[in-house]
Amino acid sequence: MEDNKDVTIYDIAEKLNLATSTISRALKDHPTISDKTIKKVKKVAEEMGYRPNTLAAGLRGNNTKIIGVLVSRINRPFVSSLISGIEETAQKAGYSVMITQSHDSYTDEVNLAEALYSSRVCGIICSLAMETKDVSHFQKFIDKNIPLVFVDRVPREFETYRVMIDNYSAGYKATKHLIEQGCKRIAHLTGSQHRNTYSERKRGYTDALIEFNLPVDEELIVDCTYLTFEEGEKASNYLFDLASPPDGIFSANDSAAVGVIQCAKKRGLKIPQDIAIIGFNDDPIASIIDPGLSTITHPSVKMGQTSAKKIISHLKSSKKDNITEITFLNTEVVVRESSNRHSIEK
Amino acid sequence: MEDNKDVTIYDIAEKLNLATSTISRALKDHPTISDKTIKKVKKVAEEMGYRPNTLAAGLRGNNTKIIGVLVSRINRPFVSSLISGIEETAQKAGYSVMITQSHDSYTDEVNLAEALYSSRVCGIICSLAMETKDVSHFQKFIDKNIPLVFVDRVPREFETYRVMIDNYSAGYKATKHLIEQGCKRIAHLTGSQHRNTYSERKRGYTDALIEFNLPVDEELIVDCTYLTFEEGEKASNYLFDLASPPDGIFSANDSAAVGVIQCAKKRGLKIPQDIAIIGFNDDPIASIIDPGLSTITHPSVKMGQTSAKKIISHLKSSKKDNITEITFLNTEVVVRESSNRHSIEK
DNA sequence: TTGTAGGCGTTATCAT
DNA sequence: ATGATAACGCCTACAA
Repeated sequence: MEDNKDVTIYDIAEKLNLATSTISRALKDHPTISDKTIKKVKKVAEEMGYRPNTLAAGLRGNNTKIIGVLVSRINRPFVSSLISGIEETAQKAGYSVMITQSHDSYTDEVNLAEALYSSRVCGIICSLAMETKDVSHFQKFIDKNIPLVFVDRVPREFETYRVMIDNYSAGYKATKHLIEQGCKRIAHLTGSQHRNTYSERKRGYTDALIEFNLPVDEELIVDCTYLTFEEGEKASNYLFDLASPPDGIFSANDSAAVGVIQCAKKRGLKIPQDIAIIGFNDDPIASIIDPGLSTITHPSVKMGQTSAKKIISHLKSSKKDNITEITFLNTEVVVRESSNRHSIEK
Repeated sequence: MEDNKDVTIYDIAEKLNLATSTISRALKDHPTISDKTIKKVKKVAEEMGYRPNTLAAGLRGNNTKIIGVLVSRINRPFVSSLISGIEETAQKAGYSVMITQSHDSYTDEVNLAEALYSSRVCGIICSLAMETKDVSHFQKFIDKNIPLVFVDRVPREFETYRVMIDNYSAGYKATKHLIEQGCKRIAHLTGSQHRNTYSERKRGYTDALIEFNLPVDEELIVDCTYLTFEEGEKASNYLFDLASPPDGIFSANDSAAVGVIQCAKKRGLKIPQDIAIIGFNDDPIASIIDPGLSTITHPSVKMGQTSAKKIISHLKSSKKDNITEITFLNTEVVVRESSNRHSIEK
């Protein structure tokens, strides 16, 4: 099994008695090449089975058309949709996507950033690992003017693109919704506090309570670090066992909220009458579980598309300035049975 | 904002008054380089902020260490877990992963295969688009001895690696399980028939019925092409409206099975007494929905890992033969409430 | 309109 | 133990 050598522009040039530069230009419809030549070249290239070597082109032009993506884990609904959006947009614009997952480990993230840099990605999109506090490992992208987009889990301060939702107002909206349903004691399941996604949601929660003259009770705020289904169950067991249990729960994600629902059902609590619940993300489960889980939409695909567009347009523009630009995408409250006390017809 | 030029081995060589070849070797701990030099080189490289250019290395060595992945869509539980497994294994072995999605379109698949080839991936892992019947667009990988792994949705015939589950026996097991629960009229929701994943599951279903002397009734077999939640609902509405409705349903995936459950619940049917249900994949929803959905495990992460390993070990081995190797991973029946008639304590 | 030539950063080969 | 050099495939000034 011989590895048939690749056909190169040199082979085509030889066959047609032309210079490699002519071939190179003909293949990209360069205006100074005659139509006749272009046609001829393309035909022969096709016949010979020529496939451009993007590596060589990248090396030469210092421009790879590869977008690097660095996320915590791929197999989560939000993240896989995010990536899907990135890939879709990239593909349309002729870019490739290289993905890596940090598994929420800071050291992995540092190494992967290095690896992506070594691959000479033309841009990088990152959603930070849970562990990450310091983001100086991304500085070299800035220095080299490689566009960097932080998405969703973004650092507090960094001179670059950020694509996110307004977590504060989303947290506020979620809480306000529960208040409007008549809840007086609202608990909150939150995630790791140094990730500002969660601290902002919590701030929105607190401010909504204050605004509506409800007390902020620390015993109703449960820190869940990863906000898994199990953590949701555990947290709600704790909450329901309190001397004065909550009548509403705002969970900072849907997985944990589903844990809450299951727990409440096991205990025979009526949803939403005894306990109204709202989650965050609008994962597929939210509309499938019974009762349907009210939640906040998290425009994952769109965030991916937007991030990719930022990279691409940055590369196209000639400005070579450092850019700090924050894009907020809209979120909405989706009301389903888990919190809808007004139409109790169910 | 000047784009600081990259530091190259040439820069290091100059600084240390050594040859580039020495630097190159020192950086990879080549045995013929003195320890002293190695240390010195590495130290200076570090100081100067040297980052290897894998593109250049790839061009030179004709070896990119990039695994190309071509799937239908990323944002599905099975696929995202598959990719996660691939990425994890690749990363450990020092490979990168480039992902693309065909959105189940044949022409996109063809173009993406081309694009991956142009990126000179060192191997490719593909789960075919629903539409794809002819796979000759993958021939060039074989010709060039670039390892190719088809995973899950594989072609019927092709001289290459295939990683899959035994869909026939899985379909058989699922059906047998329902029979053991006492079902006499078992319906089946199946997907596109030219994808042998589905035709095999169906064959297993049919054979199980035959083996247990149950009639195979064509009106109980519903073709759902994409097997979405909505298709599941629609199909079950049809089935429940039959003069002689089924008492068991085997859906070829979980999404559609969830549609069945919701539909049955809406109609006030008792699960599993009136209608026992089993799905396929063991998606996260299966354990979350109420009643829990019985299903067949589909070892997605492991399939990804296995596929990546096939690529990597092929590249390491020196055999240059064309290889036809089919790896079957095990599946299991997971019994949950949706089909468990024996312990009705719920 | 087409050709010439040099270089992108690395590594393998063949010296020294 | 280290050096010099060519080559990987492509692109782009510059020249003709």
